[in-house]
Amino acid sequence: MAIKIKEAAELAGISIRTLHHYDHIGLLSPTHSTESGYRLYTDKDMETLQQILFFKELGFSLKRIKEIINSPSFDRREALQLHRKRLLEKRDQLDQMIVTVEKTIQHMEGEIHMSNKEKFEGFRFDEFKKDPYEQEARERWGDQAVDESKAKVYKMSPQEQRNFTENMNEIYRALADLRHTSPASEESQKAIEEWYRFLNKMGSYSLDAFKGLGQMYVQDERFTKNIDQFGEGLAQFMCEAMAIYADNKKKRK
Amino acid sequence: MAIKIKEAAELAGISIRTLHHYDHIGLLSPTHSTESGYRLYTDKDMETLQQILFFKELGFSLKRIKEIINSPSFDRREALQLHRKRLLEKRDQLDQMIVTVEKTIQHMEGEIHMSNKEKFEGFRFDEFKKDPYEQEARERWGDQAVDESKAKVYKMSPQEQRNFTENMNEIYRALADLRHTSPASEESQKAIEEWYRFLNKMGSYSLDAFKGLGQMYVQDERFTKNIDQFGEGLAQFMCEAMAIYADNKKKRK
DNA sequence: TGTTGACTCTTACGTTACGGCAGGCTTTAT
DNA sequence: ATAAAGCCTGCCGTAACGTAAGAGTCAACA
Repeated sequence: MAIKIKEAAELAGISIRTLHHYDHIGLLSPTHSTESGYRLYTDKDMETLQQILFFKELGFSLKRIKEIINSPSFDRREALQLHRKRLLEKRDQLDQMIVTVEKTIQHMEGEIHMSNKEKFEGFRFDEFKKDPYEQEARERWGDQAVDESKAKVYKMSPQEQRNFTENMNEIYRALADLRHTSPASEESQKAIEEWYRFLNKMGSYSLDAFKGLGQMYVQDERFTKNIDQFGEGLAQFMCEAMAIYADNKKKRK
Repeated sequence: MAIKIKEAAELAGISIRTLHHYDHIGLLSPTHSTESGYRLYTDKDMETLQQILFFKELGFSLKRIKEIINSPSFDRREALQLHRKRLLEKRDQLDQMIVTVEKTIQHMEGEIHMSNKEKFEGFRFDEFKKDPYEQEARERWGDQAVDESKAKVYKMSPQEQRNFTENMNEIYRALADLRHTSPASEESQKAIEEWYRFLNKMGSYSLDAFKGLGQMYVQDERFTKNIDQFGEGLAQFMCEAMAIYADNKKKRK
């Protein structure tokens, strides 16, 4: 009933070295072994291993897992709650880092990359300022989001505004190149994610709002026209890609 | 013009050992040193150190930082873009882990912690099902969010439903205890964050929607009544705390 | 001038979760 | 019997330092 180390490793999908390691630190020592010292893993050992791997997936350290496995009196719930807190903190840190990186990129682009514009003149920034759709946007996304978004725009320096436009256009161009491919493809979805993140720099868009925005691209021909300047059919393509993106993201949560 | 290691460390807010380490790995070797071997850091060294610490904050490895610092031809922009991608991936992983942990906690609570209920009978789950506010919710949050939320509820097993109610009540109780303190305090904000995360398990609430929901607690007396069962003034308190939470979160993004 | 105390130096082990050898048995297959 | 496959126990390397240990240096005070 007992299997040797290679089989155990293959069953669990880990390396032999890892099993050696777990034995070494006393996390999982197989119950039996041959006279010659070969490790023999029983079914029970394998069950324990599954437990270990489960907690490992949750990001627990081997030390903590050892505590959890070895003492049945150990409060798993409390451990999980605490662990959750730590994960949330880590995520906040990561979010902070991402924002800073993005800001740095924008800053660098502002100082270096300001020559080859004017290629795509449509959808310029000034039009965004005297936004004819403002009233409608207010109704759809709420006053606060709109005000917030506008405040950010007005606070930008001319340099920043140029960057903003350029960034936006770059995304449109990338999407235009993809508009004859599948909106569900990995590549399309990555491009759409860029767009989602770009919008979220301005205000806060929920996934639902994002999806709704995409529908507006098709329903309101003022939008359609503007967007299709970058390539015919782009609005339709974006609408589909945005819906798919929003649905997928929500499923995963 | 040159300073010794202790002063350099204090200026930069790092440890002496860290500077030793950076010297050791060739990341930052001070330009001068005394005959007796004391390291002497010039202003230029300190500038370089600032650069190093900046990239470190962004989560770059010292190895990468060394490449960036040492070769001016190194493409910083590309490095930043790549780094950003990695951070996004990490964040997705973390999100996954958080969801799994939360699911595990719920599952465990279902198996163990199902005795001491009935203490707080108000706001039961059945009422949530034949939700009298559904129509209103549809108008406010959009059809999709509502349908999604309801679908999740119906899919739950009875056991899960009980858990759901209990979790919700637990959060209300915690908030009720705090309702006479400041809604902006760290403690209150943590409790409100729990509430935000709880709601986001059901559907997807943007921060604006969250804030709006808080206002509804006060404006619509049907909500106010239900919530105040847990303690008078709780609805008002939650409304304030939710607004503060939403505003703070958005500032940080 | 001797001594004390603050400061500095190098060396080196500890941390996390293994990967990747090397050198040497044991088992299995031909 | 002999080769091939499988197994064993070390031991070094990784990232970014923390934490001593043992020893030399510098400035000030008696």
